[in-house]
Amino acid sequence: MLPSLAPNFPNTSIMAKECSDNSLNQQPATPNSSSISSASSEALNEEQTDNKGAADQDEEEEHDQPKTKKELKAKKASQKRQREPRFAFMTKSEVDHLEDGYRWRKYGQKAVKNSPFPRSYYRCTSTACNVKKRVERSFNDPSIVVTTYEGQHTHPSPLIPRPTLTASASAQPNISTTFAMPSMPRTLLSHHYQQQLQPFNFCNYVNGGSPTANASGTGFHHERRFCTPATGSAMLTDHGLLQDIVPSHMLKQE
DNA sequence: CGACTTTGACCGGCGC
DNA sequence: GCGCCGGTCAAAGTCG
Repeated sequence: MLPSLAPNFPNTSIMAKECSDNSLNQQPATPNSSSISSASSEALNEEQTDNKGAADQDEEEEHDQPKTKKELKAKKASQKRQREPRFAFMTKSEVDHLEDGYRWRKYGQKAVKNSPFPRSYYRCTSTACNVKKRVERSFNDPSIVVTTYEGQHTHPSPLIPRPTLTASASAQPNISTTFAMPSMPRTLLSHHYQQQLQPFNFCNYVNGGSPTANASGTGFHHERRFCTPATGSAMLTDHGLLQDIVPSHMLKQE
């Protein structure tokens, strides 16, 4: 299951938005219901989606096996409907796809409604690892890249921390390394990454400065700018993927 | 030639 | 039922 994030990031109550697709598939998308989900919701989510998916499939499979490619695809899709919890992070960066130690293959790109910036879909290239991530730019602050991870890596990072990350963080003035690999147990992170990575919580926003380690040595130094976890959910409005993690005032500047 | 990206098509969920 | 939208697929193209 998911690594417990809280112990890894002791300085924030919730380190990343974990969003269940239940909010997409089973619950009315009221702003309040999109609230902060907790780790405990994961089991529930899976159970619910399992049951739903199983019921659907049983009904279909009892009649006949899928024959065409399309049918197969549909069946596969329905099986895949259950999804991992997601974690979103914000990175102030000029480049969309940031090096995080894993190899990703882009499998899609879509225009996002109400946003001039497209959303890119990536999948971990490692076989048997179905971690996905979505990358999009914040509508209101194009310098901010919102990265949403879904799933958990079943393998250690294939890449050693490369100078590119260091370089991108230090040599490129417009990058503040605030991204993180939430599904990666911190034990798998190199010290370098632990220093550099910084998870974004929709209630925590890194104020564009250069990454600095805090006194406790966790490497996480951020400002709480938007809200507290307790009030954050109420502030969220429906903005698609961004609603999961981006404070409403960033999405809608009026 | 393999790995990766691009991009149009397709599908399912959801609101009206 | 219909249309919109998010997510995914897969063929074609690109790159090293």
